[in-house]
Amino acid sequence: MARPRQFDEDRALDAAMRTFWEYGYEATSTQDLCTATGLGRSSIYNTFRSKRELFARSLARYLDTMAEAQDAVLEDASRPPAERVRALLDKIVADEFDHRPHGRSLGCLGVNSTVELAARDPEAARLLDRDAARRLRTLSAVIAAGQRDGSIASARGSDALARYVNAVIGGMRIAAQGGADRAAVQSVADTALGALIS
Amino acid sequence: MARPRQFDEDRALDAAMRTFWEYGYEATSTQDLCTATGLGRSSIYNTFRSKRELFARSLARYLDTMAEAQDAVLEDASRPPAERVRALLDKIVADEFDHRPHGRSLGCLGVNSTVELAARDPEAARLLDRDAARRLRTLSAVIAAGQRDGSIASARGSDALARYVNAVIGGMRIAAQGGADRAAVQSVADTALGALIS
DNA sequence: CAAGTTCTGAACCGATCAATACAAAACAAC
DNA sequence: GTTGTTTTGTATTGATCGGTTCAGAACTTG
Repeated sequence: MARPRQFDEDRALDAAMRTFWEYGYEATSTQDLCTATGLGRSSIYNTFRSKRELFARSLARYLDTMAEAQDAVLEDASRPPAERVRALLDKIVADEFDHRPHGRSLGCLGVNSTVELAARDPEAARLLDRDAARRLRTLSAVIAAGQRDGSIASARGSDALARYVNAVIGGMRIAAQGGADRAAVQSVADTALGALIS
Repeated sequence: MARPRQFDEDRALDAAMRTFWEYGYEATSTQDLCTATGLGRSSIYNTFRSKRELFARSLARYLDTMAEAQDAVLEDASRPPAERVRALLDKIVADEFDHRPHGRSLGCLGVNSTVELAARDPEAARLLDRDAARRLRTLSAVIAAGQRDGSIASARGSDALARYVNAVIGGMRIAAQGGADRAAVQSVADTALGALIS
């Protein structure tokens, strides 16, 4: 029995997330968040309590969305496991080179936040740890399946290979953010996959 | 015919560099820089003109120092080329896990700055581009030598393999910053090297 | 319509931001 | 020692930081 919100909380969260993604945590001011969301300061602080909590929710939302998309690719039963890993790497390339708001890759909010905050913000570190574990779990399972059906030839442990693929993905994102062109990043993906399948 | 500096400019620059390395550009205040260098504000602004220029010089110094160290490893004529690449990757692991000032890896100031600034600071982007080109040049030459002497078996182009190794290095640093343990990061290095030599 | 609750906008908080002004101190050259 | 220049510490600039306060508008409920 009170006045209802005039805005959609999820839409606001999404706008905030994109702002943190583009500028990072420190370089995003509360005024930037007001402008991006279209909300007043009161509405933001009333809803999200602080810049830090708004960031934590933005990051959690991003990681969840991305992990779901990754899982969808990796669990596509219509393809052999090795092809799913290839599709994942190709998706990273597409992510980095499509939809560039200002002609430059924004990279990955997970990677960006690892660099900016993991060492000094325990909650961010916790979210990132959980996300890494989740993605490694899916990746490892798919790679193990690929080793069983022969589409992945490497004899290394599937956990180690999963960490390897995950690290290469991070490296591809850094390369793209550093200005590497699409062919260069794609060739990193191709080379990395070669280590798995042959 | 005037009063000489009471401080060593290089030592001050080094202290500033370490501060930017640990906290990033945005999260480092000019007061932090005064404390770290032991200088007053006047001395800093008199010597380095602005926070931005001090950062640019810090980054340039870091990149130069690191690239020299990398070149030293890669151009060690006493080892076959493939072993030099292995030594480089092992050095990255050692860098990330030795000398951790607060129990966490600081990562690499080059990678950190790519994430934080490459998209929005043209001078930082220029320094990072030049550094990447330099490191890729050395890496590619060593890989090509390894392909000639047979220590590197991959038939891919040496430039593509150099970009690959460079991306893996970036991924290893992100993984370490994200909390991966030493064995995990070392296994990424081993797996990556496997793609080259076999 | 009246009562009760929540939301919203604007003004405002002390703190801190990067950067500057300025005068006194410190030194080199003569 | 005097002159001329630079450095240095302190005080201070206006702007912006993240966050709060508060009054009144807005809306649900009865």
